[in-house]
Amino acid sequence: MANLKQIAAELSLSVTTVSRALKDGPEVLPSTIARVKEAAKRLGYVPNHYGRALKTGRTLTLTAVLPMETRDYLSDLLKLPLIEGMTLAARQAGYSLSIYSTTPDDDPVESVQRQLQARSTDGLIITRMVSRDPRVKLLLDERMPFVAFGRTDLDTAYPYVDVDNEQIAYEATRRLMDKGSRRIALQLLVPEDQASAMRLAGYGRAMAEAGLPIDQSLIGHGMFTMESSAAWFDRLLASLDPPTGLACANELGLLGALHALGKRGLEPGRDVHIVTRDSTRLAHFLPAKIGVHFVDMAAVGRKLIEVLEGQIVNPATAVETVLLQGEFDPGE
Amino acid sequence: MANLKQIAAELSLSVTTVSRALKDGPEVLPSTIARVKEAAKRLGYVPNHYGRALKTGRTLTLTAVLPMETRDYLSDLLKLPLIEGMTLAARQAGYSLSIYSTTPDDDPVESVQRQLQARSTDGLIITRMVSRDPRVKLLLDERMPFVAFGRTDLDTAYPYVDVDNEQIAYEATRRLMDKGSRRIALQLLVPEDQASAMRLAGYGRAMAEAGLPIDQSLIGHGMFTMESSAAWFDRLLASLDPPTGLACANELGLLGALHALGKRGLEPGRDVHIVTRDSTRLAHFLPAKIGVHFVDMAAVGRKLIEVLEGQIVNPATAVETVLLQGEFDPGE
DNA sequence: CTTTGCAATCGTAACGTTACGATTGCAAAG
DNA sequence: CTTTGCAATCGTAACGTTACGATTGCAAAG
Repeated sequence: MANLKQIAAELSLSVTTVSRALKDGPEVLPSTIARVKEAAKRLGYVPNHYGRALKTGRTLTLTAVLPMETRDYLSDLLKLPLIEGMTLAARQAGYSLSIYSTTPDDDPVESVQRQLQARSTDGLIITRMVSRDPRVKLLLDERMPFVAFGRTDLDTAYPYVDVDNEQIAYEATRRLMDKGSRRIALQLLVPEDQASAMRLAGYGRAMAEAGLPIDQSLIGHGMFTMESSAAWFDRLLASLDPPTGLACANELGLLGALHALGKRGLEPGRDVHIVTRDSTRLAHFLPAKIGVHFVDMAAVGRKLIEVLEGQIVNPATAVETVLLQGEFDPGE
Repeated sequence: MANLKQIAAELSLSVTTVSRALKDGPEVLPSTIARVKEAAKRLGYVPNHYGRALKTGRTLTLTAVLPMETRDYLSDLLKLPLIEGMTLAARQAGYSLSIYSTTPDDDPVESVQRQLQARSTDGLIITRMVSRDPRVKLLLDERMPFVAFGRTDLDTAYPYVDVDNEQIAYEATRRLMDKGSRRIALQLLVPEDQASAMRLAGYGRAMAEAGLPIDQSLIGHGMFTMESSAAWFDRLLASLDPPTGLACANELGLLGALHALGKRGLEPGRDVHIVTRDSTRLAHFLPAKIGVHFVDMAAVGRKLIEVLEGQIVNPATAVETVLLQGEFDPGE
């Protein structure tokens, strides 16, 4: 493994000149730059991350803090395209991406503090934003570049990428009304989660516009797994005044609901109208008439890296925020 | 951010003694160790990864080289529990996990070479093993600790974790025969992939035992997406002598096949018997009678880290290999 | 012939850590 | 009183890199 010293010795130059030549320093004679680069290539020189990071403080590493649902069989499928988008974009931008997984037992603020103390990343990606998320102030105060997947209700501006959950839930509810549904059930994920709050707001807006009352018993929280979703929807179907429409939170929630319907011999599109969010194109392949809001999570991942890189390269720049729309397919 | 120097100044000790005290060096007076640790805690000392790595060569980072299917909508779902298992186990073992994503355009050997040159990881996890996989020799020669997810046909021993694909495919085929199927279709993923070769071998063994001929037209390669799987199975169903049994490669392949069946008004468990592999418990929730081999990919991820850590801590130790079984649920 | 200015290159120190050998100070042995 | 041995602590150098200021050498200006 060649280092700067070896290249310098090879060419009878100083380490300094070699270092500068490799980054096309204007003080170095062009012919010297060429000689250095040739020797570097010949000797298989690859810069040492750790020496560089120690000296400059830049680590060329980004870290995504991601919650993993260890308690359940499978967490939200959208994390896979999200990770794909992030890792590929990070690599393309010259960074490596480290994944810091957190369990439900971990305190989110503490996880961020740990990252700040370790000082081994150039920027953080945080997810699962909650109301008045304390991580935002912490990261801004410490001047650690970051980007959030999701928004929070704070006065301070901060960089984020988000999906327009309010609009998607609004549209979903409207579509279900168009099919004739009046009693519309709504699936939500983490209740404290900002995304759930936005979904609830969009649902509420559509219901209010139509002059329909909101029945709290039709709103399901914590639909993380197929099991919980199936059990919840089964309970609703068994009630005296069952729902005729359902807006699902994601693929797993959809599968759970379909399971509950199937058990009762009911059919989506006939007995209950369904609209779902989807990030895997899975809903298209189910043998059922379902409206689908496709949300491109790989694009979200790429955007997150793009915004984060902007923050790192130019921290003084205006805070960049991106809001992504869903793409609706009525499903026949 | 406190460093060793600041702790040393605080206590009027040398940096060396502080460094040793923090790792309970036997040369340091126990009372000094206590004082140092107290000061470290009080000043919020967190060791600097980069200084440490530069000096010792140990980076406390593991890298998983994972192929991402950028061309298609969604790659294999099993990667999500795999990533969950790996990241959580790595964190528990005191390592950070970096994900190096590769696209179908990347040369797998080159990806490994890049990791070797960068010297910024303590160990590598490689996947998608191919026949006579050249990466194994490369990594052994360079003495880079690694673990493979999957086996390859080489004389040299090397550390791996694998799922017993041969046995799972064998059992799947046998189960389908038990239901009365004679013409059994088999879904495979990457043809060059060792996992596909093993599945084919298990299928072949079951067919041979039953004295049944192998019809190459019933063997489908490259069933990565629901689309390709649906199109392939639809073609088979349209043929003169359609299959009466199907062994699916994974959840997506299953969904594609169900889609093809649904379009023709056929029913799984009645017209065609299906057994699938599953790593997400998704198959259990489909409204269809399907036999399911559950493969715990989170456990695979944890095992990979465990074996890799063993290689790093003691490279001289006997090569550790693990073979995980599937867990069958006949689905009624 | 000296001075100035500049292009090109060099040397040193430092980022934070640890390996290695050296030093200190004191009790026990002679 | 000196020597030996040892526990505890220290100092220096080095990992690979880059920032910063210094030096070299030469052409142009005076």
